[in-house]
Parts: sequence; structure tokens; C-alpha cells
Amino acid sequence: MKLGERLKELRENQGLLQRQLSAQLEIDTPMFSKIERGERRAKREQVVLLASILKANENELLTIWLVDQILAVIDKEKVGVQALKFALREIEQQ
Amino acid sequence: MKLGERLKELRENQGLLQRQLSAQLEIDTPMFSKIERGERRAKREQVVLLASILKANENELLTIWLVDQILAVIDKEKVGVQALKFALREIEQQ
DNA sequence: CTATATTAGCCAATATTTGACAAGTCAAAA
DNA sequence: TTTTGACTTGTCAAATATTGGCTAATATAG
Repeated sequence: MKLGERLKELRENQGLLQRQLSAQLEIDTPMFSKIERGERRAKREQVVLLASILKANENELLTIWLVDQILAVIDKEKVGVQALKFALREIEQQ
Repeated sequence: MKLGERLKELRENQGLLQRQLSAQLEIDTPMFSKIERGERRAKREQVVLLASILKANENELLTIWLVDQILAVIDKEKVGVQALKFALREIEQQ
């Protein structure tokens, strides 16, 4: 699940408009639209804000957001999966 | 294992100087020094070049380099490990 | 149709990264 | 103990990437 999809889901479940959320984030609507479609990435602080506005779990959204970042880093890399596994091993043992 | 450490290892095993490698990368010596100590990150193309100059396995170096990038992304994030696990699951199933 | 919501494309502002340069430390050789 | 060579530190500038605003286009609902 991508962050944008999840945001759209949360937003629509509460009958909110992009216009309303973008106002609270202090960005314009086209920008928010792009975030929802994954054309642009949200900033960390925006994710935190959105969690609060949408009454969603902050850790959930931050996790999804981080997954997006990670996948962007290893995108198209032949050795991406292996790098992920190594990263996990390195971070887990200490 | 960090990329910088591995590069230093390879370099010293072949009795090369930072000066010689940085010349081939077309950066100055201080810059290369920083890369070795992990103060700056190498660019992907530089890693590829270094693999060839140092007669090392390109995939190995790229993997280590990617691990560095990944760890930088999740650095200090409470949910970092979980994000890594999710990322792995997402990328592995397809 | 009309009005509102969303999306697309382009350019500007800002932030981050990358690099050069000057000066410093350190160790070994002279 | 001066000199030399390898490496490091700190700071600033150039290059690049990210973020955002604006305008116009498209879609959707009434």
C-alpha cells in the first residue's frame, strides 16, 4: 500500500476534499493531488500533520511513508532485494 | 560493513593512495577522504567506477552502497525496522 | 450548461548534495 | 628539528534535486 492511496482512502471515508486538507497543510490543491497520486512525496512533517487531521495512526502513516522512501532508493536496482536483507540484518543485530 | 570501510580496505590491499583514486574519479583528495570515512556519500557512478578501478565486484560494492542509503533513510525512525520488513515483503511478492 | 473538484504542465523558490580550496594534523624521513 | 607526503577538517560556492505556486485543462456532479 502506497501512502497516497492510504491518504485518499482516509480522506474519502471522511468525506473531505483535497482543498480542505491542502489548506491545512498550507500547500495548494494541485500539490496535494500529486502527493495522493504518488507523483510527489510528502515531507515527514506533512505526514505527521495528516495523521492528526485525518485521525489516523501516526506510526502507520509514517511506516507507509518510509516504505515508499525505501522502495524509491532501491528502485530498479538489481541488488535491491539483497541490500534490503542486509540492511535488516545490520539494523537488527545490536 | 560500510562502503567507506570496504573501499579503504580494497585500496590499502593494493597499496594505492587516496590521491591516485581521487584523480581517477576526478574529485579532489579531501573529497575522497570524506567518502572513505562516510562523511560524504559516493554517487552511484562513482561506485561503479571504483569497482572497476579496484578490480572489485561491482554488485558487492553497489549492494553495500545501497545498504548505506537505506540505513540513512530509516535513520532514527522508530518504525524503521518495521518499514524495512514491509518493504521487503512488498518487493518480494511479484 | 455551470460549478466544483481534481489533474497536468511549467516555472520559481528552496533545500540538499557535491565539490573545490585553504589550512590543519600526523608520521616518517632527512 | 625541519621537511615532506598522506590524509583530514572546515568553510564556501556550484550544481542538482525537491518542493511549491500558478495557469490552464479535464473530469464529475448537479
